[in-house]
Amino acid sequence: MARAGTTSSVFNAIAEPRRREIVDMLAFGDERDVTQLVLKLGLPQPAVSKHLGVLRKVGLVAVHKAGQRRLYRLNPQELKPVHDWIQNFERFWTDQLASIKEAAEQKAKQCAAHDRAASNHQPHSKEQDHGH
Amino acid sequence: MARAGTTSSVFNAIAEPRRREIVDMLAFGDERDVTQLVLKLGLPQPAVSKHLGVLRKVGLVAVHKAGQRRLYRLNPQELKPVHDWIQNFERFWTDQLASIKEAAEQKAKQCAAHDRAASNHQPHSKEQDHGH
DNA sequence: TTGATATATTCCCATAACGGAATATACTCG
DNA sequence: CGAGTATATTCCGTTATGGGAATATATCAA
Repeated sequence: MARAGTTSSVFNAIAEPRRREIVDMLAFGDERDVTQLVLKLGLPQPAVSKHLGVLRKVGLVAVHKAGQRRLYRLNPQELKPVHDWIQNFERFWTDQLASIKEAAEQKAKQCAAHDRAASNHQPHSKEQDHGH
Repeated sequence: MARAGTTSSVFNAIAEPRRREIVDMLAFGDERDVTQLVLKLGLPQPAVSKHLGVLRKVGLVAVHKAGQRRLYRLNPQELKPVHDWIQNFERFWTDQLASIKEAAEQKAKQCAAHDRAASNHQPHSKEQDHGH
């Protein structure tokens, strides 16, 4: 089995930094035409059109014609699965208690490892917990 | 330029569903050895080890030896860039006003499209600028 | 119509993915 | 030591990428 295609999921689509830049540029709800994106990205126009094609296929952006321009707009709800997934880990950097607990558990493990490694040395009490 | 490597960023690393599953399995702070992950994922052991190698390279997981086992643990802080990025779009599904506004704008566009499609019926003035 | 502008599509190529299969390494036990 | 278990690494083949270059399509303008 080869690598999953960029259009196989939103996660794959946004793995590419240029495509995240495009998404960022549409984050204010503004519509932008391709030329504007080309100028901001500094990429050749065909490359930008191809990235937009990927974003279109996963539903992250929508287009509509306006004269000879194509106006792209963000479809933010398609980003929700990413949000929902990452949200499961938010506590690790949001919840003080959780992170303190994490750190404590980790320190406990490291100390255990140290003790084991240093058990042929002098078992000095290194338990100076600086707190916070 | 070819596709960016899976270890080029956390975004690329978590684009792969199996790797997200691994991350999920470590989300509770437990350490797991490779065999446990193999059993849960239903993948051959070498495949799992390779995925773990990717996660290691981007710093998403850390290992430490315990006898002949390798215990893997999550490094949640490495997920923060993803969280920070996606957070910029949270308002779209959190803020009621914003989503209502979005829906309204979209409906307006659809109506415009309808009007245009139906304009071969009655020659209506097509220059109805909705002023958005 | 002809020409110019805006965007998409196609072909090419170097790169690298992912899983399969086989093998290598590391540690434990007897 | 050798056998067995746990994990990592290497080689392979299929697949798809992303940009470059050239071209196709669509729309406007004169």
